[in-house]
Amino acid sequence: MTLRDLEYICAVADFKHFGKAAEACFVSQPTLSGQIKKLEEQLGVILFERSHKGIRVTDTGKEIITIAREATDAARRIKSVAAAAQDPLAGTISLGLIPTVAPYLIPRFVRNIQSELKNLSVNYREDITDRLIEALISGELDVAVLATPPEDESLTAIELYSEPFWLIFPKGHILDSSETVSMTDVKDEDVLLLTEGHCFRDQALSICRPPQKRRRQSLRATSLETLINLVASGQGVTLVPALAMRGGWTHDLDLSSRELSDKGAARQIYLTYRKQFPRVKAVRALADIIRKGLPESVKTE
DNA sequence: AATCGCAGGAAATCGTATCA
DNA sequence: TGATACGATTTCCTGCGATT
Repeated sequence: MTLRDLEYICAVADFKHFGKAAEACFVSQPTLSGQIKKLEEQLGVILFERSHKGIRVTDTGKEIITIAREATDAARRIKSVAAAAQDPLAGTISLGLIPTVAPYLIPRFVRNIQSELKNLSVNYREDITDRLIEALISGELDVAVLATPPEDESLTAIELYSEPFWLIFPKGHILDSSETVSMTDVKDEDVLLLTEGHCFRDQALSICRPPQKRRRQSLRATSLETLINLVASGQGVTLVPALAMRGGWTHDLDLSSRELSDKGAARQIYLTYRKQFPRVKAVRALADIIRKGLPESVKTE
């Protein structure tokens, strides 16, 4: 049994047609047919039921093909790792980002990656912190932009930037008359927050006073955009990290904003990766490119 | 260098469906 | 019912790499 045999059976399972599977594997149909027959004899099981109506994968075949796909995927990853070892700045990197960072940060560096790291291709995934950390540990992801420092001992991180929190409130609100605003100035308004699971919710809660924490348990927003629109419709006030701030909001939706003066009203953003990840050079290059695209409203030191 | 094993291709063959 | 088309299998041969 060879890796090539496994590719053949995966192709037949995909195409349900020996001729098309052979074409996809760049061999003649008799070659593919012969190799599959030999594999079936070696294993002592029938993988495919051939009939005039077409090809059907047997139950045992389905189990074996599932494992074959894992094996061929693993082989591809091995090749990718080997290629990356020869040139750390080439190949593919899987990058995860949390939802309160992804839409605001990606547009700031994606073009620079294309122009400065021409041989590096980046796969993006947006998800909440816990799932990104799981994916990092399992090897599903190579690096992740997170707003919490690495706790798992297998992970390490590069500090990217720190971003202050801004308070968003309706234009004409009493806070509009103040140059500086702190959470103690938020008296009776509901502080609208993201649903549980979003780290920004916990970070925002950490600077809220107890009465503010108790309100609005029924609201379940999963994006900053939703919170902003709720503020615009008079449902309360909300907090937004600096990178997510953009001029259009305040103008188009009749909102005002102030950077919070509270101590601790900011968060550190990290580029987190596995300690054993062999392509640290690529991670550092990625961190440099991300920092280059940042606005002055966030701090890189 | 000789030998062996194996993958792969070409051609022949087989089985079945379709159609006149 | 025979001709034809299509897809899979079998047989035979070649080339290549590993081993001795």
